[in-house]
Amino acid sequence: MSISADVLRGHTDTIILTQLMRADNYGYEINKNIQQRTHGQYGFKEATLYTAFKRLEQNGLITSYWGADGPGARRRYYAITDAGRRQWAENIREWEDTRALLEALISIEEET
Amino acid sequence: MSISADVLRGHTDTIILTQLMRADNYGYEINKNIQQRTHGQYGFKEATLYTAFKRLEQNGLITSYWGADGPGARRRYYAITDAGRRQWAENIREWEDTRALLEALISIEEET
DNA sequence: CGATATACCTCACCTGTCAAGGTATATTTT
DNA sequence: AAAATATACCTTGACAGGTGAGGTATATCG
Repeated sequence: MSISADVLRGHTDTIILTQLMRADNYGYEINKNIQQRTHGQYGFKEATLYTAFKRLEQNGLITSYWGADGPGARRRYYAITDAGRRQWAENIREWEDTRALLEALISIEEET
Repeated sequence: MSISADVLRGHTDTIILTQLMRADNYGYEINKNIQQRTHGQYGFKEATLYTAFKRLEQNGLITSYWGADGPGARRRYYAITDAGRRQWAENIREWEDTRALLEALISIEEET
């Protein structure tokens, strides 16, 4: 992964919630989707991923259940809750604000 | 400050380097500039700011010297080094990549 | 049967943020 | 002149998120 995760820190939860907005899914598959979306440029470390699931569930933003086995081991599926959807929307809004701020702060243009 | 610093974490150094690209400056003034640029929406906590200066200096990206006193206490001025300029440019490039990645990851559009 | 892919989980460590506290000087107000 | 305020810098301890390293278990493929 060429992108330093430090800069994506703080967006982990939003990225996972985004995946779950589409449909319930399990960790391994979610991470593969992310890798596909970024053409292999980014993916979560396993520890990061499962830590995030735990945090999100404790905060009531997702729920989990054991799903049907696939070709590998058992899968724990995650579903986004209403609170999760609300949090996602707020995170997106905050990201837009933050992005504008950041671009103002790392631009070398003169302020008027 | 309405913006959570967690989301800007990892950009602190770049923000400071950006300020020093214009001219040498000291901590208190740098932070005031940042607050002005963001219309009071963002500013570093002092501990964060001085921790960052220390880190940047240890990494050879800035140097420091005691400057002429102003209306208040003594001021420690910081100057960006060549290595700092190079790092700044790389951080900007990385930010552009990261931003594109992030927007792909928090968008609910279908991937093609 | 061994290798590989799938799938989940935990712990210890590191780094960056920040509340809280401290020091010192210059100006303004009372 | 004393008190309050603004300027200016610094450190420490606690906390949160990311991650390397390690572990467990199942199914498939050669």
